[in-house]
Amino acid sequence: MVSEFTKIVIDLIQSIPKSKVLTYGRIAKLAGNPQGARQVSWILHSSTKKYNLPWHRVINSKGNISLKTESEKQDQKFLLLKEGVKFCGEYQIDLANSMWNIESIDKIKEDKK
DNA sequence: AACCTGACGAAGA
DNA sequence: TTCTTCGCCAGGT
Repeated sequence: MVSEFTKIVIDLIQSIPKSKVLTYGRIAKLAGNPQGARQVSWILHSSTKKYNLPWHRVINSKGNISLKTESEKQDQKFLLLKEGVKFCGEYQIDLANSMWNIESIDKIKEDKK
C-alpha cells in the first residue's frame, strides 16, 4: 500500500525537468506534508531503483548535495554538471539559477486522477 | 512487538 | 548565528 503522499512525491520527482533541481522540503510541501521532508529521503532511497527516478535532482534546502560518501556526492555532482546545473561551491548548487520553479502541482495531481 | 534510523527542515533556545 | 529538538512515518533490527 503506497500512501497518497508517496505517490505525489514520486510523480513530482519524475516531473523535474532536466537541469533543474528541487529540495526535499519543497517536494514534501508540494506533496501536502510541509514537515515531511524526511519521508522524501526514504522514498527516494527505497524507490529510486523501482521507478528509475532522477534522484540526483533532489537536494537539501541549502542547495547542497547531502550524501554520506564522497564518491556518491561526486556521482551526483557529475550527473548534475552534465545536465548544465551550475555549482557555486564544492557541492553547493546555485539554487537561484537551478531551482525548479514549479507552478502547477495541481496539474500533476489532476493527471493522476 | 518495541526501538532505532534516516540522502531533511523549521522553529525554538 | 550555531545547536538542539521535534515532526514526519516506513523499514530494518
